[in-house]
Amino acid sequence: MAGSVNKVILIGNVGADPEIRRTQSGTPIANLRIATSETWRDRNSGERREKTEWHTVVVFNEGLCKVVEQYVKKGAKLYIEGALQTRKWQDQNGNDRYSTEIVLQGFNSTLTMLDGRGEGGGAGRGGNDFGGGAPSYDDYGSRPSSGGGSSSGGGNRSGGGGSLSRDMDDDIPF
Amino acid sequence: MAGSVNKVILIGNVGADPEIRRTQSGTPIANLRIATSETWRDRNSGERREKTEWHTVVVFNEGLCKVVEQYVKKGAKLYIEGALQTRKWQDQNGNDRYSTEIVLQGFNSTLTMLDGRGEGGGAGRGGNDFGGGAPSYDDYGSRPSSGGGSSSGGGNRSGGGGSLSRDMDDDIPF
Amino acid sequence: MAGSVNKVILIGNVGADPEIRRTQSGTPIANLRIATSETWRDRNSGERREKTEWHTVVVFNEGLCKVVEQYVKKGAKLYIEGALQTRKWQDQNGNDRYSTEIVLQGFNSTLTMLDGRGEGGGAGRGGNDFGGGAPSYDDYGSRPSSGGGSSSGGGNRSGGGGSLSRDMDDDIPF
Amino acid sequence: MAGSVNKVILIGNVGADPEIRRTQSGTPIANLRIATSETWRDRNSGERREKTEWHTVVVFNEGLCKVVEQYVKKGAKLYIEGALQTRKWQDQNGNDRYSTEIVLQGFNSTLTMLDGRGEGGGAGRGGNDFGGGAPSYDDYGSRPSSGGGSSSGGGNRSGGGGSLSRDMDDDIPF
DNA sequence: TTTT
DNA sequence: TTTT
Repeated sequence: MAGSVNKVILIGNVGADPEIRRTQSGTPIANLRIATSETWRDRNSGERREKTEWHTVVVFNEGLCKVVEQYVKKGAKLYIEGALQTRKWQDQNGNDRYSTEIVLQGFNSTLTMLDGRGEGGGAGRGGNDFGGGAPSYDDYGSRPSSGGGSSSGGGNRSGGGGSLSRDMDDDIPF
Repeated sequence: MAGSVNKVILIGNVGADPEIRRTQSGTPIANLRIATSETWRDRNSGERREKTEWHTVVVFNEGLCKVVEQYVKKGAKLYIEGALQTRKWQDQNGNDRYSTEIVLQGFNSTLTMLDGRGEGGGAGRGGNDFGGGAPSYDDYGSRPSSGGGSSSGGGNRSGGGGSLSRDMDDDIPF
Repeated sequence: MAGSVNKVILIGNVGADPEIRRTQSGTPIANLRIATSETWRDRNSGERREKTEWHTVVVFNEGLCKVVEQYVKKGAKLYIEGALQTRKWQDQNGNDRYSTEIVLQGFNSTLTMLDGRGEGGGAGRGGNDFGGGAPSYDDYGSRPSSGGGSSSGGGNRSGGGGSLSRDMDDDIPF
Repeated sequence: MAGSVNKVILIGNVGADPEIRRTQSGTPIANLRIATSETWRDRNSGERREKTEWHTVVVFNEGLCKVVEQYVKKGAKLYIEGALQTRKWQDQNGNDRYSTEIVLQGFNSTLTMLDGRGEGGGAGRGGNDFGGGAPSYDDYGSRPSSGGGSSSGGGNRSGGGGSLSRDMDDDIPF
């Protein structure tokens, strides 16, 4: 169907260290459980209430998997952007079952760590090549900035090393 | 958990006329099935492929339910903004089962029809009080615009008829 | 226009302590400057690059203003959900000028602090009634949870204290 | 800054036929003006009000530019996902001026037509290779579906033609 | 003017 | 300058 959007945005905390599986061909797939929660004050009692929602996130993208493998630990706060997918499977009695997951794959998937180094630190967080900050990985290798100036590298990530330059000179805004 | 976001954005088509149930107290609840779909060209074969995803949307909000009841028919294209919720239930064998739905309730929920009148028309689409256009309903009665000028009515929907005026005069941007 | 969406989602850091103005009627309006930034590795040189974008956020909603006033300080990391608005004004020479801002007002506006108490602490961060966590405020007073169980309070915030109960019993999913 | 998000989502109508410029190297850049609008009922007068917001969208991505060039005409309804960018420039008096635009470039940019062929039709809309539907283009050539089954093609768009298969067998959800 |  |  043309004109379709399927997008999930989550900010929440990872409930357990991620599981990384590998396909027969060696491609990694990461599974995360993420909790979001909302609090509100009960209109009648005035009490503070909280409701936690658990989400299953499946990371197919290899680059994102590496980030998950290296940096994401139980308790980490993440920004996730993916798509909903409901998978059909059979339980041991042969009954159809369905599971809905947030899939990070291909374009428009993002995973960003929101709590820079810290909150427990420990192994697996340090010694990265991200320069010490909280890693943020997007789906396509290097991420060129906008066309301010005459930066090379453009949106055409699928091609080789195309050049994109934006001529500011002839920009007459509005 | 403070600092949590749980948001789903869908644009898709309604698979069947909505079901409207009512709670014992008479509150309506609408159920929708919405299809999103992505198409791509297979890298190897070059064939065009399509994958459709079906989503269950539950509308708790009364105002949105009315819109659904009156205007949303099979085939309608909708913009939906809601939250993910996984519900636990027991099947007839007493086994735990889980269903994940997109819930439209309270703040930050939206349902907008993207195909103005048309595509089949028929009863139930005309004769509305929306002035003939595709209805868009947001969660909170009237929806005041921004404070440009000295419009009354503001964001303080919870209160009565508070006044919000934005003094443009002292706005020195940047 | 029916079927319209205008939404901005930002996660970034506050560049300076917020400014709070008040309208003649006393309604507070908060101004924030928020930085987002993206980093990438230059395709040619391999160098790490960074580009920072500054955003002006205007908070009309009273509840959100209070949160800003009490908790948001320079350096805070925020999640913001609002709408784009371009304002026309005249400079001292009488020339038309335009400024684009992210407006938080009414429904579908959110501001959430992503760095719970801490990271410097200091006055203005402690002593809140949020129970020690990072405050998150949404546009409409109390925020009822979903209809799990028979919680009272529903999406009908515009009305009084309507009741919303979801009967789980008759939920046959899928 | 690690942990940053800059995202704009618009659904609106194109105000005029797009302008396509080309850089010296021939790369196309498309400019669009998109209108979003919100309607509400005035709390005091009860009158129906409408406020239209105009957005400038700049499409750097080559693939998206082609879609714009071929299919987007005045009046078209679009879904746009991009990032905010404020550009500094000098007016004829040498004064600094700023313009904020929604930039579609690189990852996480999307442009989807929401009104399938039609509404005027004519040249430029028909005869496409999209199979007759409203074209939707995402930033990176072919767009592989999720790993249901053993579909080839995966998220690893940065590599060559890697294979991604998801073994359903060992998927024990929840 | 933030953050890494 | 769109759309309803």
